[in-house]
Amino acid sequence: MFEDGGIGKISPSTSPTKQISDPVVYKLVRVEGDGRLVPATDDEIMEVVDLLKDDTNGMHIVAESGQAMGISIEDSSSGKSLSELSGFSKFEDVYADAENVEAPIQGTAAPVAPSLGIDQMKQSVEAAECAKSPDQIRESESMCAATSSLPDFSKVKGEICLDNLSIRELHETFRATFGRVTTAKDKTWLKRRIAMGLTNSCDIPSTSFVIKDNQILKLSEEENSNNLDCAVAIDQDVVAINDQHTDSDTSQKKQLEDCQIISGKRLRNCGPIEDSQSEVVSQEQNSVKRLRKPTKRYIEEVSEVEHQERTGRSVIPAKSCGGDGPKSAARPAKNVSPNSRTYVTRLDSLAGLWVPCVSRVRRSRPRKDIMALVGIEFTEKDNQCTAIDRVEPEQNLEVKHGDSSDDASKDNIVTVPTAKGGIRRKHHRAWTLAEVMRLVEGVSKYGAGRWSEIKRLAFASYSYRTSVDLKDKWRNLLKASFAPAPTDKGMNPRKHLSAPIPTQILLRVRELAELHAQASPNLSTSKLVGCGGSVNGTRSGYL
DNA sequence: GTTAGGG
DNA sequence: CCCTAAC
Repeated sequence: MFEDGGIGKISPSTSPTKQISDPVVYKLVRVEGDGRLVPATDDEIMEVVDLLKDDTNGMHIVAESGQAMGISIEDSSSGKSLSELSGFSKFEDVYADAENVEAPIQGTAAPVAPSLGIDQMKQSVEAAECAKSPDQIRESESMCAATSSLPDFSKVKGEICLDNLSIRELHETFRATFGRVTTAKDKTWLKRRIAMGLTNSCDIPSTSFVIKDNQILKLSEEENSNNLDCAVAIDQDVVAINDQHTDSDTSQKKQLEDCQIISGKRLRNCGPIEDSQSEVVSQEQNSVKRLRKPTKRYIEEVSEVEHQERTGRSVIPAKSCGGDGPKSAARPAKNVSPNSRTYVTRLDSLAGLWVPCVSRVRRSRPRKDIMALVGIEFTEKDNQCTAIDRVEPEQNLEVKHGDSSDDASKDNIVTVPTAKGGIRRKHHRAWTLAEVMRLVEGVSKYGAGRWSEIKRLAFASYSYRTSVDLKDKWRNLLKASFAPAPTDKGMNPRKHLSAPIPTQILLRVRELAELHAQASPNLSTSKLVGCGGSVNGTRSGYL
């Protein structure tokens, strides 16, 4: 995956535990807790590759892990300078965030990486520069200037009004504050970060302020959130950022102007001035307070989409499934609900088919749960229900209600009294002739007993028919096929609800049964014959 | 997870 | 169609 990801692999000759002590340059390194630089593991590389591939995606991964920070160092073979490598500045800032944002939270100002680690990093960077052209070295020098020369600490002395500073001055101040350079161009962001660093606090007012003796002095007095949790304010920022991301139609130039004009405001996202920049800003938020997880409703919507895709997939392959695919695809909804039964169906937008809703829920439920649901008292012997068991049916029912909105429970779910006096639910869906024919086809093709295969290959579009259903139906078909031919006379009219299975199909079933009996004579046929009562079939295979 | 068989 | 044992 990372081979075509644009960044190279780590040198194969390096072992993961080996320190950087030779001219070999690790293209991806990780800063250990004690500041050592170790080559990145494959997993970390993968992670970073994702980040580099898609700038808008994956920053939160780093934000959440908060440990493995990638530092990319291009070698001379690609001819790229460090700053050209997309994402480098981003990583630098991510690293800085981990270093500086965590400090106030943990109540310590000590940087994560001690000087030893910085020295080693510098060493490795210098090693990388050995092979670089002079102008590239200059670039690199600016990148690691924080470790090579002292910043101008006068920038952070006395009273500072960050509003009046230019970007360059802000960079200087930033460097004096954090001991490193930044490539961020967002003045508001710089200002806020510097203020956070100087005051060792994340409670930075949204209006103009000056910093004196590491304290914030407000200029305009609308600051009323002093006592508020800073997470609240940041949360608002996140919302603002998200909003602006959605309608970032305006040109970035204009937004840059806006950003500079409204210098006192915490309008922090200045549009895609530089993708990495705005990402850094939101990353900063993430490091303080993570973005809210998707709401339940959102999750439901997502799963709805997933389900539609799944349904589409389960229907479409049926068309390419042998010769009987199109038949099923063209099957109208009426065939699904014969005998004037009403089933809840829904139009699948992908395939244009009516798909029964019942397929979306788990078919069988433990009877215990149902009894718990209905409120039946258990005898002490039967009551194995734990608290969890009691909760579960409610969830199931909830799902079902959501799916089959209206009259779902009327017909396709009937309640059957059980022997214990309880009530259990029972699905019923009459087998259509088409399904029966399909089943017979499947048995003839794949053999009786290979129900899962038949289900998979011939009943892929009938999600409500399980392999057990197929098996049961086949059993009934066998019974019917070896039973005497039905006579309409003595029939109870109530039984006429389901259309009789054509004799031709029953004959076919019998053929197949005998065929199968030949193949494995010790199986069902013998039993079936035994219990079949008056068997008038030819039992040639058995004899 | 699948199948067979009783209910 | 449900349930469960057996595999």
